[in-house]
Amino acid sequence: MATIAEVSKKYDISQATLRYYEKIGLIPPVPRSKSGIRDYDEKSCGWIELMKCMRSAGIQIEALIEYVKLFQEGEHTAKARKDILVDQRDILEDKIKRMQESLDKLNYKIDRYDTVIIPKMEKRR
Amino acid sequence: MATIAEVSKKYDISQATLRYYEKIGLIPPVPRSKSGIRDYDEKSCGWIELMKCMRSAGIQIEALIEYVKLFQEGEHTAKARKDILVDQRDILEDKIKRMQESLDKLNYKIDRYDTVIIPKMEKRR
DNA sequence: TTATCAGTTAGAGTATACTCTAAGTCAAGA
DNA sequence: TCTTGACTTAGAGTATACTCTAACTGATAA
Repeated sequence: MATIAEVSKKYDISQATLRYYEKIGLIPPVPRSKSGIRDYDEKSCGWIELMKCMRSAGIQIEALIEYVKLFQEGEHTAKARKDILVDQRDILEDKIKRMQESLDKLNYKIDRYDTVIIPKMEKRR
Repeated sequence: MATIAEVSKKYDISQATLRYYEKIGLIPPVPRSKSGIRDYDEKSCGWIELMKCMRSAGIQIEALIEYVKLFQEGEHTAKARKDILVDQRDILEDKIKRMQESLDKLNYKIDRYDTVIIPKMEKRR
């Protein structure tokens, strides 16, 4: 049981973003005190942790919202939920592959600056 | 020497995006025919290829524009250019690491659907 | 010569994902 | 009681990266 301030600090996500995530359904509704103030429990924190991880990997909010929606509809949506995860896994694998290619290209270019371009420039002085 | 239509097709980048990239300086100015029509040469195509790769890895346009700007200022900017590449390489490495973590988490969850959640649900029928 | 078609521009519009603002509520300490 | 400070909401604003629109030009085929 934690306040929005505590959760915001713990996960380094702004309070505005935490409210936004709840509003759009990226996480299920957070329990509230009698006066309407958010009181995050274990489950809510688990969702936040998951979404922080997924979002930091660039997984689209849209797909994650669908996942949460299905989750709240109950057990019988398990297969559909798994399908979403598989789709996103494939997309992510692809992205990582492309990024690895760019990383290789960057490293190649950096090496050329070190071994060719900068030495040549220095010699000319 | 190629038209914008050919280059657009070759790299699967819309003509609008090619013009946009040139306008904001993500690629150096493309040679023009006497009537002002773009006539892409080897160099221009090389820049497009590079930027397609960098952008598909999510490298910020801002940093790439700075790189192109320095490149056009001449040889003496080599060190500054290399610094940009190194910064972006470090950012990219970090991103790949985070994405790999998310990928692992996704695969773990998918496995749980296959081995626990879905079988449990099927048994209950 | 006229229409068609690919090209040109500036600038407005869109999608995604926040981020901020204004106006208000509620509980606790001075 | 008053004020302070953390919380609430709806809705407007922002950043990034395109994407589209309108209006125009210039070369070529009928």
